[in-house]
Amino acid sequence: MEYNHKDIESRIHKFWNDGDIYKVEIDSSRPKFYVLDMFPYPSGAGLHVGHPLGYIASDIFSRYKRLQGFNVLHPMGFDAYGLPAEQYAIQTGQHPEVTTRHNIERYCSQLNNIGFCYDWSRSIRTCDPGFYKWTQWAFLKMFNSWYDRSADRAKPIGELIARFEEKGSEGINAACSKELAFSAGEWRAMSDKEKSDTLMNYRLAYLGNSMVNWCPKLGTVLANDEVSEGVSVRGGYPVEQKEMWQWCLRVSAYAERLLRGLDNIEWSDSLKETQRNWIGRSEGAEMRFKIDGRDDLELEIFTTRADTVFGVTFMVLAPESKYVDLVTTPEQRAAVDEYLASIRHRTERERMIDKRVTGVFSGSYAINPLSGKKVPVWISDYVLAGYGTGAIMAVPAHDSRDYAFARHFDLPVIPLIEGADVSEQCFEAKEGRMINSEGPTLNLNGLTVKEAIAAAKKHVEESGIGRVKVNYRLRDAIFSRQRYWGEPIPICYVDGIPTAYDKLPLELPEIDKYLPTETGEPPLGRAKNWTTPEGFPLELNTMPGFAGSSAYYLRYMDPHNADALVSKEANEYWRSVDLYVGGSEHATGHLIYSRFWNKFLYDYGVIVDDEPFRKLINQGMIQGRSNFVYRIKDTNTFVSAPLKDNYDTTPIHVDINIVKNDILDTDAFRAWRPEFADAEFITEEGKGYVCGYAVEKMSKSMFNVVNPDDMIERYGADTLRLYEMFLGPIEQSKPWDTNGIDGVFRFVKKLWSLFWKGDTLLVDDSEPTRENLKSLHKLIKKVTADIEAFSFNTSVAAFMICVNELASQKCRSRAVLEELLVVLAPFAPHVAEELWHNALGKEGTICDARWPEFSEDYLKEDSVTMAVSFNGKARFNITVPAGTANDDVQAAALADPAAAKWLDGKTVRKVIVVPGKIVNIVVG
RNA sequence: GCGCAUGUGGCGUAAUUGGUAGCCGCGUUAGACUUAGGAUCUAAUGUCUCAGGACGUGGGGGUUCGAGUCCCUUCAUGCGCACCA
Repeated sequence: MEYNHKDIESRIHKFWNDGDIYKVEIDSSRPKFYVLDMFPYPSGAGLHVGHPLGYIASDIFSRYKRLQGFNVLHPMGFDAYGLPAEQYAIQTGQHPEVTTRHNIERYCSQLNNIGFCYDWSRSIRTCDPGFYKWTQWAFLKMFNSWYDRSADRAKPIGELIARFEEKGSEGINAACSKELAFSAGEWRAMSDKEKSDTLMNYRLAYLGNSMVNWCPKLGTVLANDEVSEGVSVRGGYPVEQKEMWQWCLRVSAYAERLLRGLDNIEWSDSLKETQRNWIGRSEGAEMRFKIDGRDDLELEIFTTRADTVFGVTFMVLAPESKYVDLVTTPEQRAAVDEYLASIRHRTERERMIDKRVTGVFSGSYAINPLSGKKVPVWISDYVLAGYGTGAIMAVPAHDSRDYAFARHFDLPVIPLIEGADVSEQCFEAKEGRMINSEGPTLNLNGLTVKEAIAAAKKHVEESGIGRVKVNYRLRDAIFSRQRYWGEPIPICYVDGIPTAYDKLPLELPEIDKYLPTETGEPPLGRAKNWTTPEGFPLELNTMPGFAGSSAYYLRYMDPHNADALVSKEANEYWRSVDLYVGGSEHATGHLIYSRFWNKFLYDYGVIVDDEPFRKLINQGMIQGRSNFVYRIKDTNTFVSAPLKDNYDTTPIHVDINIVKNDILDTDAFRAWRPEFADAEFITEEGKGYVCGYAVEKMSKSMFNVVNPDDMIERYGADTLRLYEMFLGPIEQSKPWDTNGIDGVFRFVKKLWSLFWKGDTLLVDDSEPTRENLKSLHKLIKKVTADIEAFSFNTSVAAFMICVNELASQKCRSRAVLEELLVVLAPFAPHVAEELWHNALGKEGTICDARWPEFSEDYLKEDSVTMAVSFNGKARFNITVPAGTANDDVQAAALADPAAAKWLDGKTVRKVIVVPGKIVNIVVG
């Protein structure tokens, strides 16, 4: 029998399917293991060879765990809502559901070709009403919740209402948009609308009026993680800041828990660091500064450097700050208005790029609460409205931005740290001793910066001029999108009051066109009868992309449950994801939202683990490797890469399918496109045309896309799987290069020929030799350790070595080959399964075999070879029987003839023997 | 600017975690075979070399009998955050 991957793979796929080999059920007699891939958005382009990298790794791990006796949950589904299908619908009128279904079918077939062990019966799609019912359900649960900071958990909004009824806002420590204070009487006197507005201030899913990222080109708002450098991540369209009423999730309430949770999960340091940055915790103090001559008005500011308060020489307000109007004096009104107008037309992007110092004096003065000094209040856009209180105390001596502002407007600079020279630049280091820091109630002089920060914070709190405060950069997530292809938000408006609509699922209605209405309402405004049965209008916005992906891992545990997101039983068995594999581009999006969503459900006891993903592996991106030809300008003559610098050339992308090892198939090139039909080539004497190459994103336009289907057609799925792993460490990004795949293909064929020579079966029941067992157990040891460490590239190398050794040993032993196949099965499941049946005559599937234990006995050496060095230089080897005592090793080394040369005329000072490793002889 | 990674042959990478740097594969070179292939096999392949060796893990310094690995410093690349007070 020849190795014929096509026959084998189609037969094995049928065998797996017919036998429901990968169906998983709760089985309390076995330990569980949950391996999850980040589910894909099914794009129209299909999978390229880079996409399955992480899937292959997780599949290997799943199969390995199963062989070890774990009950492994390894599902796959589709993140089906998204912009591309909707953009396509706008252009063609094709319903996004149709596009999405087609794309999913294509994805499924491509994934199945690779031979993953998914339990497809548990598959989910975020656009199925049976799935998004639970997305909507969670949203309503958030709508009906507030965050009690004292208990540090979410609680039903009903409890908050009951407390308002009883005592008003007194004693409530809640996460909220703004601090409110009212009595029980005031609460009771409120109208329904006023009560609704008040509660919005506390709900975890709330309608808020805030500055949002508005993308006019996409016609929707975007979350912070969907915007990068002032343009949309999808499409790269400009994004503006705009104040709009939007549904938001109070993610900020969970900032501290999201931060702390990172300490208990196995994620890479860089990813944790990215999340820590994104959450952006800073400890400081909020302080109030009185405005001179205005008893009714205080500025509240946030600072992390309370110790520098004696160096405040001015105050600055963000242009959007609510204080601006209040502090502007009549004399300054015109100047302030002019300034506000001048910055209003500047976009966020322009403000980021152009860091000109601008600002205007408000006319008012604030009084430093510690020194009593009067300082001017300015307005400038270098202060952000969205962070802290939108107002700062400026300490130019020790903050570079304040320093630049002070120099530009010629404001005083007071150094506060001994020896700091602030004549040319500010002094930002947090070291040294304080000077100039004495006021009527507090003296910081002589303290170190660290001591001063602590002392100042303590004083601020005790004297009542402010309080210690922790601020986070993490913003609440904007949760509405003015788009069609997303989950409807289950809210209706009863007399204008947003009210939960709890007949779920609230299904996405049909509309005639996937565009905003003529009156500028979102596409759902086109839906007929988009009201509750009672006639109340339903919300027109839909949910963002991250909604459906925030709890999908829970649904796989119990995907067909109509009564709950996940049953108690299923959740208590599967708990949370033990291994999650996916790209690091989700660090500040999906991976934050999921953790938030999970913690919220945890607060209500819906689930039992407070972190969704115990261990996370970020697979690297596989880039394309593009090839270029070099056309001499204004000709149809192409010059080989080594010679191109002698000519004035233009590089042109060339289809990598007509290039092999960077050598161009010139005939194929002429046939590729009509304009190249009469192309001429200049090459080095006697050599082919050499193409240049570059590592770029894999994309059609660069002609560098490699389709896994083509690879499987030519080499088989096992070779593709092995090769993707062989490419390098899983976390690293690397270019795809089809050239190397032949080596792996050769290995698979070599493996096959261990079992078959033509139609002759080579396997027999002979006793394994010691050599056979040593080769095998070396492999088992290596691969077991590698899989645990997620180091698959070195495993593939180990397979190659083992198969080479067994081949040269002419190993025929069934016992050895059987274990070899089991170890190989996670990597190359088709060929392993095939040989398991047809060469070894085994019943059932290799997936149910037992992972072999390795035995150190077989790995022991009879003798040990050690390197001997003199003063760490120049070496020779000595070989001694295993287990030789150190003194005997020394003696053997010193008696070796090669040692004589080095010892001649010198004395031995020291001999170092490390058992089994090396000997160094120090001579002098 | 702050933070996190990563620097090893022509290329992808490996190194039992401080013990003979370059495993495995690609590519290249030479040879064998031939049903002339995108096939298979064998051998060589870090650099220099006066053929004894010398030099080699981005650069410089240090610890050590011994450093790719640990420490200091510096350079380069990638990623994240960034007028966050």
